[in-house]
Amino acid sequence: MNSFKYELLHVDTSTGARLGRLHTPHGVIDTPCYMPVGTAAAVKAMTSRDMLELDAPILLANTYHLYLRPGHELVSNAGGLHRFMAWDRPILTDSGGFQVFSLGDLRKVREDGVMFQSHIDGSRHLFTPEKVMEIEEALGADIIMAFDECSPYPCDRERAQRAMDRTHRWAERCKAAHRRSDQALFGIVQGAFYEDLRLQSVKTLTDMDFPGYGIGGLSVGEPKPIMYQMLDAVAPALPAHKPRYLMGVGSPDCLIEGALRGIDMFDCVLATRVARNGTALTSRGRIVVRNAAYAADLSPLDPECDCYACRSFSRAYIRHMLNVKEITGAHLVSLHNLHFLIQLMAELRAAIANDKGAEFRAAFYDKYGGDGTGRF
RNA sequence: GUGGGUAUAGUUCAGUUGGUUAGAGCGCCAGAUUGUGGCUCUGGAAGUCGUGGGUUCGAAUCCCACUACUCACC
Repeated sequence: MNSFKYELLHVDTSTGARLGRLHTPHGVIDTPCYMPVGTAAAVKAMTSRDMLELDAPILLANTYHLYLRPGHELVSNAGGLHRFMAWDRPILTDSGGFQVFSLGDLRKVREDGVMFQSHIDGSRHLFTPEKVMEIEEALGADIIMAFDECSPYPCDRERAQRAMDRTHRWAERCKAAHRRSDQALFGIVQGAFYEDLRLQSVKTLTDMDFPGYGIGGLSVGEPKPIMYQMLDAVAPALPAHKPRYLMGVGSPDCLIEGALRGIDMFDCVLATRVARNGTALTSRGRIVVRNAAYAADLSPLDPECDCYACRSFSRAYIRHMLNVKEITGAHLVSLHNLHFLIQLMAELRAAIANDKGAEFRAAFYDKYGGDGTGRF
């Protein structure tokens, strides 16, 4: 069976943003969408029930982390990731390419794969495209990512080309090794910050005909305009009838900028990571709830938000929770931030459907602050 | 009441044979965080060294008195 399908419903006449629908074995996802990250089979500080109430359309999990702990075989024996984490909606697993990339000195990239040492106990492991496919099949997500080599920023052309070529060879091997027809395997576009390499990557991967394409190697520390420039080059070159996934992005403004450039899927740890450290994303910009300015502020995190945290609790209460290090503090801000991004995408989809993408962007910056070039 | 001990940042404590601008943890204040090696990381403010006197070129440090706290014994 192959129940994976992407439907392109509408293209915003004002910007080129796409409205779509992604069909998976575990349900339908409206795009563009933000996918919360649950690295170790849980969105940090949240339960699957919370994520359902937030109406998260799909969750991410991570191959590298689940392979090391608790092991993909255990997850498989537990009935697969969906059952293990009690989440019936779609799941996407990242291949571990990025994690291995961020291991730094603990890894050695070779042609057959990546030799690396566990960040937990120093034990040695080899990730090959075939091994990664074995793990991702055992985990059983609806969408799985090919094993790629992410290059850093900045990156000289020769190194970028080498990583990209290897990513292509590995993509081929992932495709050949992939058996489960109920999982969609996405290829990943690389090429660092060279437009011609990016276009070459798109060509090579689309010739292999994947059901969807990740855009990797962005949001690795480069200025936003450079990332947007890459998207402007890559997105139009990708096939219209396949979903595009901008990996690791992002902040509210980046989600909008990406979607208006034709991106359909995003994932990012930012919302939950900053939440745990006391920062809320709101319609009027970021607020560091932890700051003394909110000690006696009885208003909600975001006056325009209707999430559980904003309906029920004041900034003063949430700041207090964070201050005394109650788990509830991290939970409430995470809940709000996730709701904010999920809601933002729902509103953005409505705007795209009405050809008002450009207006939506302007209205967003008007309240949130910034113009898309600075931080957040 | 008698004898001993202690007194240094908001707090718990370092502080060498007396030597230049008295330090640390926690707390406080602020910043960072983009396919999570993160309850993490970076920075900042903050002290009349209990009070008063003395010795000395120089005292948180040595001496005296006082005060507070504390322990033991009456």
